[in-house]
Amino acid sequence: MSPQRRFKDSAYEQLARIGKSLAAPKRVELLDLLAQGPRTVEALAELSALSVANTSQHLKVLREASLVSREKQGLYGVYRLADAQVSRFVGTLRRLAHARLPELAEVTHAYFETRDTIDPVDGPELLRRVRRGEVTVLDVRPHDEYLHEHIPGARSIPLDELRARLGELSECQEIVAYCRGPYCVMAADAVTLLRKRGFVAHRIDEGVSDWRARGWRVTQGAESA
Amino acid sequence: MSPQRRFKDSAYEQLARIGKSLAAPKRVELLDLLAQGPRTVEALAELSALSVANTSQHLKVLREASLVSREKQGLYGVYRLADAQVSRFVGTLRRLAHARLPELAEVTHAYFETRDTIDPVDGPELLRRVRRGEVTVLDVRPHDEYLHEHIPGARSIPLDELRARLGELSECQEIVAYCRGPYCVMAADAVTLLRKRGFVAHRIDEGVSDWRARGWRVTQGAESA
DNA sequence: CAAGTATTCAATTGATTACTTAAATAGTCC
DNA sequence: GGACTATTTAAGTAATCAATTGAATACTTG
Repeated sequence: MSPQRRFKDSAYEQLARIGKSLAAPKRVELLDLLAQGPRTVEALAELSALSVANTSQHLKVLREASLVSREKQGLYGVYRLADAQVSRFVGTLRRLAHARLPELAEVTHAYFETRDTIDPVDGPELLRRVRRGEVTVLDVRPHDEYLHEHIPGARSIPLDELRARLGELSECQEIVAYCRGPYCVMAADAVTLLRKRGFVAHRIDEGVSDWRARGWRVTQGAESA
Repeated sequence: MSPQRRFKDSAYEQLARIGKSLAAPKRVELLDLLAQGPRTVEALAELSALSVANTSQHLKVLREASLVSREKQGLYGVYRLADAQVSRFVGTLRRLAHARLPELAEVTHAYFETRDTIDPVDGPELLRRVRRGEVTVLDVRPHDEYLHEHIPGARSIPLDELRARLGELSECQEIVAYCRGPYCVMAADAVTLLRKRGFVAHRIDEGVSDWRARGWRVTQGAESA
């Protein structure tokens, strides 16, 4: 075998390491979850409906492909995406899949069809409308994910607190809800609830990492008044 | 199992179809080759050092993931990338792998180390220098790949004709050679040969699809004088 | 140091995968 | 129609993979 061939084989073998990481549906889901912020193994197992041991194994694969990193914090191992480039890459994968695989469009359409339609997001325009007081942007993810990173000016009301905290929302303002991304159903559930209670509510189907990937600013930590 | 869970599972299963396509090194190589232009199965088998039957099977996988399309031309089946988005995606994969996997950088460095260093490309600047007559951009790929798509103003001299056609090149001009991409060695071989003959020669390690992905213009067909 | 907890590891299972060889299709050209 | 060609399919094999189970590791807290 020629040295050239050997070189090519080893180069493409490296590329395929990343490919292999994305070859298992659950691993892609784990990457999507980690795009919301750092998580322990147990939390990831819970969120992805995997056993803890199995989650640990998938994370090992991702770690060996350098897509995630682990930080030992005492008893816990906290995993996070190795790099913002990784979440951008997963976004690229998702857009390619949506463009090329009609089945994916069908699946998402079938699930959300009866509930709402989503409009393409224009970030700067949305922020202007927030500043003018026309719109409330609502982050319905768990609060810690909001703290990790959120759309500027968004309010945090986790989905499971929404019913109890409806009073905090003004009925005069349109509400735009978002959650983890297009395969997360929390924002859609929120919109359903809000509409039932008389609000004008819409959904953004993109998550914070998509927002960031579009080059729009995100806020970390709490909202400074 | 909840309908939510079922939805997520089927959505991520679709994403993983693309992932699985990239899980075999040879399939990534095939995509890279197809980024140079349409190819028959036999040609791809030759270029990727696979058996014809095996190549056909890999192509079937890629076709089922909608990454490539096939057009039957009489006796031949001609494969091509389904979409420019696909080659952009492979480029993204490559950049991610280079950023995250030190092994890949090592492998490429080890192979090219003794031969040349590559400078980052500034397309517009390169084209200006071509227009001023300071530089010749040399496309050393097979002529049909040049015809499919090439860097504007580039001259086509396939690597295996280069030795015989050195007379066509002016010794007063710097030569910048390119080929299929960073894992293709033709440009490096060309530079080695040219330097031995007294030329000032450099290499671009990106291919035409990377050039296009950067938003720079490419030329299809022959160069119009 | 003992009990408890979060995570990883090891061994096993059944399923999938890449590749080979050989046969089957489907088209071309005399 | 028969020989030839390019490609696909089928069958078989060895290797790899995802998931399960149960044990092992490593850290914390009393």
